[in-house]
Amino acid sequence: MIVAGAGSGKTKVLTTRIAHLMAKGVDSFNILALTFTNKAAAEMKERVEHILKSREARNLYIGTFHSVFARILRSEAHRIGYPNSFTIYDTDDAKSVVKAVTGELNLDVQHYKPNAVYNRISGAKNALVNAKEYMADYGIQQEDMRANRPMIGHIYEAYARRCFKNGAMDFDDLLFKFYELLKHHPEVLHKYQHKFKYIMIDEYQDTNPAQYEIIKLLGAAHENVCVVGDDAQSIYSFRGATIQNILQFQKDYEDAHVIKLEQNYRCTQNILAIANEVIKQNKGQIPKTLFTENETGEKIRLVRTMTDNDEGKFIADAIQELRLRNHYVNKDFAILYRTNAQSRSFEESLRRHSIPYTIYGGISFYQRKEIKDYIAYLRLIVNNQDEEALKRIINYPIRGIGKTSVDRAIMHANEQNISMWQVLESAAMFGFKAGTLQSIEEFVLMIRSFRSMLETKNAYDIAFHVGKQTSFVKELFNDKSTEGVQRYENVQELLNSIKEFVETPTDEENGEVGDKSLAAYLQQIVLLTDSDQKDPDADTVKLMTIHAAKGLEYPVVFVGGLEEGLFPNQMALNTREELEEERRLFYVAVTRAKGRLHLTYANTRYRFGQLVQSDASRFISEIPEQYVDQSFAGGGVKNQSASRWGQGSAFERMQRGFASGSPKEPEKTAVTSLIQNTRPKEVTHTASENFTPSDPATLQEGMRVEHQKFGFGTVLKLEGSAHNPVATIQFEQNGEKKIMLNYAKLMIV
DNA sequence: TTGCTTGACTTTTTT
DNA sequence: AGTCAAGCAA
Repeated sequence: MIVAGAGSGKTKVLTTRIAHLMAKGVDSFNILALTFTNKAAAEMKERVEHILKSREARNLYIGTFHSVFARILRSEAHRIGYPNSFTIYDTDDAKSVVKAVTGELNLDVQHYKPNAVYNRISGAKNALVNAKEYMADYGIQQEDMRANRPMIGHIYEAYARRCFKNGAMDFDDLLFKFYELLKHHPEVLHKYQHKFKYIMIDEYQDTNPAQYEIIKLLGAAHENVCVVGDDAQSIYSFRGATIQNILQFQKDYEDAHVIKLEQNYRCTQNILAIANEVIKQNKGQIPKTLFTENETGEKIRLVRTMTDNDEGKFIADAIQELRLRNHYVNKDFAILYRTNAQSRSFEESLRRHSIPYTIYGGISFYQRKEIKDYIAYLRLIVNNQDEEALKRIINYPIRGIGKTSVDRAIMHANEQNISMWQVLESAAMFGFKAGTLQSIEEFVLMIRSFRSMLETKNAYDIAFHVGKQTSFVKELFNDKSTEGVQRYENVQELLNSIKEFVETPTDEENGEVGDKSLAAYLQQIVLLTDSDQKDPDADTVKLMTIHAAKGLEYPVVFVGGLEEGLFPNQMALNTREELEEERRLFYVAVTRAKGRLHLTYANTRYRFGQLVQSDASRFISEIPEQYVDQSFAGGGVKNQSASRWGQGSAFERMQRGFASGSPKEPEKTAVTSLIQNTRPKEVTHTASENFTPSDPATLQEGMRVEHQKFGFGTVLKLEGSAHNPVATIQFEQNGEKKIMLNYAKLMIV
């Protein structure tokens, strides 16, 4: 176990060890290295290759826990009842399933919020607790009772059953199911124990119990496990990571060597000093003091601004000035923050200053609607049990299979205990209306025809064909609004990425060589993160959350939003443990800086669309003044937390009023009621005595028609799909209106 | 069944 | 502020 402080060269140690093992003759097939991001994995692979100057490194199993296990599950999943081409649900899919089964259990979705329930389930899985155990566990049940949500266990069970039925695993399942596979299939365990004779794990402080148990199983045969971690940088406990894994390590592996790396090669003395000072406030740490032989460096700059926009402006100004005076380039700068929502003000100010930037995190490429829709088609083709994908596209583009029909299909599926797809395949047996039935049959035929390509065509050909055959890509193309053009470009980019996937030669030669199937592609992309797709060397200022910045370093770092309630975050002020994790987060943020560090905070900031006032973060007051340059902007450290408006001022009372979310009573003032009444009044028309509706199919552009309510008019345009024809009519009394011909009654005059 | 309006809700961090 | 789902008119 290597306990390595920030900037002490963890990754270098790991890569060197791998290279060393291989130089000593260890077969690269026998080495497994697990990281937390694909990016870290790619980097490690590259570095090993660089050291060895050979392509031998390509046989290494280096990847994230999730991607490595997913890959193994791709060839072993059938043993635990899953199709090998199982779908991986991302968080959105998973929450959607939670919501669906909650509803089916007749529980109130308002009360059993999918988000909260999903987090609960996720937590259980990360602790290797299955639904049955969840319901039987007294402690867990007490917790749920106290939260007044006693039925979460049942939701968990239904959720797990549904995922299984859909042939789908969520992120946590990739660990949980892999664990179960090893646990219950000795021959599989044996196989991988002997394959992975050397196991290495980066960022060990962020592993959860599931990962821990898996490693214990895999490593049991050879007991050659090398972990690298830093308890002071443990920042993922919210997803089940526990520091216990580090503390427990020596007990589990009796002859484990512990090596401490305490020299920092990254930061200036000043930066390291404040990092050490702040982290000292935490009680639950392995005591160690990082030192550095680097120069003293500049003092830390602490800046207070009036508003969040001013904060953004200050940073943009500072970047401009530092670039000019010190010959920094854009990529030397990083702006770090606690929450993704903070990126907006920085983004705006950088754009105003024409400083190129890259934002990491937020909505990733694959989460965009048009991409998810496209991918849903591909998912359904590969795995037609995938109900989430099916629901997403069954009526996109609109083909007249609406909510009622979908609900009915789901009901039948549940009743018959078959998949929704199977219901659609034999739709004739379930009494759909004739029109709907025809639409369903056409849909089923189309998906089947796509599916028949799976055997013979590669991922790109299939995807291209799908785009051509369905009209939704054409729809995107025809949308010439800015967003529409962007969406179309995104779809093109998706196709490019598939093409690239197909054409890149596979690195591994582990029996899965050249797995260019659609299933392989789909399983790969869902595990990609934003950081994996963006080029870190591009000459742009980088914006990201502190979590995303872990493992990275920049010559100049700005940490924004150092305010009580934001950082430390309001949600993390309940227990000492939570607060200490926030402090570790601050530690991580600070130690990203090599040369210069700026800490900024704003007096007021918009949150939730409302102006809130906040005090300086407590972390600021934990920094000894000697390291801080306060002359910069904004003013001194002392008394900054005191309100500028004084206690009980009108402003403060106003703030409290807003903040406490006083019940909104939309008083109808004269003005609002006036506005509401400005809608053009329809001129009522009494239908002619001989009014008899004509067949809408006979309608032609330019015809004169009568509408029962709107009166006489001329047909300007006929549009809409065959299922839902729409006519634009210029009425003599009521102006231009769009009329749905399926419902409105028109008489041709 | 569809498309628009309204109101509710959001923000912690991520594989 | 911005997104999303439920509710309602056509």
